[in-house]
Amino acid sequence: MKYWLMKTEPETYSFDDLKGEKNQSAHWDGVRNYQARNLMRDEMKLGDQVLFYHSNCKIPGVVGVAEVSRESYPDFTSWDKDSNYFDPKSSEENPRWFMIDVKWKKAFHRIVSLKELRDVSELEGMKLLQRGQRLSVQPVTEAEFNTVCELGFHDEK
DNA sequence: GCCAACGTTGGC
DNA sequence: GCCAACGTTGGC
Repeated sequence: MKYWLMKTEPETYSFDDLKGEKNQSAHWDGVRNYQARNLMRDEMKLGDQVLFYHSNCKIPGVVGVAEVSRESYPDFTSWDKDSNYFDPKSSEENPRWFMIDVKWKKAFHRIVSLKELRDVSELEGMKLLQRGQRLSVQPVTEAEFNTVCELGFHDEK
């Protein structure tokens, strides 16, 4: 099993939004970055665990755990002319973009903020914390995943 | 809202 | 294939 971190802007789509979906599961459309696409298309497998990260908000940080509930398939918003994510170079015959489904699993007891993550020495190597790191889908190690979860399920800071 | 750090695009 | 210009991300 592999471990991932996925970013989203809560004003656009939040962890609670995911929880409110039918089956608490949703397709992760709109990723238009080749590195992130390749990870989703080639690496993310059913049951992989996902740290759910809220970005571009008051307190950026990890808010809970989700898991991969469907493996890679074409992102159909890429050939929908009315979609914000429309890409004229993508078609049904030759899709350029791919997505997966994620399923809500468990909310942390408290948000584990970016600020707090930076203070944990075990997490120094975490991709999220590297300078200039902007990938919206990124791998995390099992140790990093477990460390973040321990923080999130621990009521006190 | 600012802006640093990226990724992408397109002329050459 | 280089690289300047432009667009985007995302913390602050």
